[in-house]
Amino acid sequence: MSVLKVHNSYTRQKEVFTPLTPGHVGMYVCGPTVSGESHLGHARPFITFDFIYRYLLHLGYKVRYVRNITDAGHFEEEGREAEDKIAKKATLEKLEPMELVQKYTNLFHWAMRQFNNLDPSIEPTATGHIVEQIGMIETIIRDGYAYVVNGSVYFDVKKYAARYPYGKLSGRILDDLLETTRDLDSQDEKHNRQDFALWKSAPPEHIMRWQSPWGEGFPGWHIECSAMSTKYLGVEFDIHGGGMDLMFPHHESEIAQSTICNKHIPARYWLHNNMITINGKKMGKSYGNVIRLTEMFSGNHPLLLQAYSPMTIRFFILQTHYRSTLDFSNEALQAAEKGLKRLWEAYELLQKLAAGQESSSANAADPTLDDKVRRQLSSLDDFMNDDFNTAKVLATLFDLVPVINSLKTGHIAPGALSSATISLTRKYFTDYLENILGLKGEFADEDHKLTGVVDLLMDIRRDARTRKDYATSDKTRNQLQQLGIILKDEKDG
RNA sequence: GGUUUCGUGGCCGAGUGGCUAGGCAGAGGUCUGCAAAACCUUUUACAGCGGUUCGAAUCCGCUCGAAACCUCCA
Repeated sequence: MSVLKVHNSYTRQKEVFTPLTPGHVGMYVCGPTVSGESHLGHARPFITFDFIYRYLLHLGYKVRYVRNITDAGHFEEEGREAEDKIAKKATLEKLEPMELVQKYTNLFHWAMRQFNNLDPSIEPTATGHIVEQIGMIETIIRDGYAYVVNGSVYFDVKKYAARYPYGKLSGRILDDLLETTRDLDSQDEKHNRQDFALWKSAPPEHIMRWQSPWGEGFPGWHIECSAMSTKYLGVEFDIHGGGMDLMFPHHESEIAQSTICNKHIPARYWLHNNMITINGKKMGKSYGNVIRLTEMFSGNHPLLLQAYSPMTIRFFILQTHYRSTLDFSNEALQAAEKGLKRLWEAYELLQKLAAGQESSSANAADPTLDDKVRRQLSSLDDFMNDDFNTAKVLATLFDLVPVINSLKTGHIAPGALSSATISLTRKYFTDYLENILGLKGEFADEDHKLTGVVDLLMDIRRDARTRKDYATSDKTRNQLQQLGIILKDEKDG
């Protein structure tokens, strides 16, 4: 069997994955900023690192998966801005940032459950780790790589770059950055434009603030991830993940901070998922083209022709490699919906074959086919090992759909495949569809409730058909169809 | 302007030197009272121009086009 290889953004190469501690994997993924509602673009990293997490578990690793909640920073409620901050209002009238944080954290967790994402092992919050962040900043100042100005602390990128390879992850060259920065902003407290904030002094209207050695303020945008990853995964860990848009400056800054504090680049493998685009443009607040997840699920958005279920979206994302951009369109989502349905129905059929319908024979009557199926099944591991090529995995599973369906219809004779191969197919489908790709059937609960009623109507229709009363049978079928229940006549009823 | 990446058929998307990717849509057929589903068969590709090679969608160069990052951003 092949070994797992991952594309490491840091080296820009596909590398064999070797964990620092045999049998264990430490993985840190940048989580959401809970100052607003998650949109379709946010779904990508969390689904991507969910199947990566699931696959590592499948390989038998003990994984500590840390995904933070960014709940500190610049918070304001949409449409409710400046006047609120100059606070003369009563406490209950005022914007309470923690209330917003709670609301959007809850929504985020709800969305993650809809997508069937596994919970991370630890989900630390930035506000819960102010002490650790201050500690790191103090270390950086002591080592001379940060300076204090008016209660704010900035990281000295130029000094850092003199000794360490700044810009390696994002392919940036500091000199170029410096040169494009000739326009000296006189009000800027930074010595150089590239310097980034470790701690920001809070102006009076800023509603989130903590005490620090440099006065009241709040942490910079990059230090939280360094502090929390160090605390829970150590000075060096295996995988750091996130969206490609975070490479610079966020991850580059993390590397700089951790290198000073821990004398180590924090992670060995840097994995980045690509963006979801809409009409070729990245989905983002500043582009005004976001479709929120709640809107995706309800279909309530001008750009949406219909609602798309969480599993359709998950499948849509899985159909492309995580490092490629993925363009949203109704057509593509609809195709994903139908494709998933076809795949899932074949999977359910396969489960039913488990109930003993297949005439199991120890030897395959069609060794060529039997062999082909086995080869395809084992190739699934190779594709997943090749930098998590879920697109290939799904294509291979689709190749097996006609085989499964033909076992049912008899196009492939019973016994063509050995019982061992059928069992193996079942095992691989369960492993891959449910455990690794994290897909699930969507209507199980409703089905349960409706089963009795539907059975009754099917009985009536069957009687009508026996009498050749097709008017009644068609009417029954059509009305059921209007309710979204599709009947399929098969030879046996 | 700099950095990085990409340009595949009607749509979405794998594939990195020789072997039908796959899904959706379209066409024909089998089955069925009809329909649907399923199964079988099948049409439309590798931005352009050069180069390397026995052979290139795949490597190299140029041209054109697109995106992400360089400011908070998954």
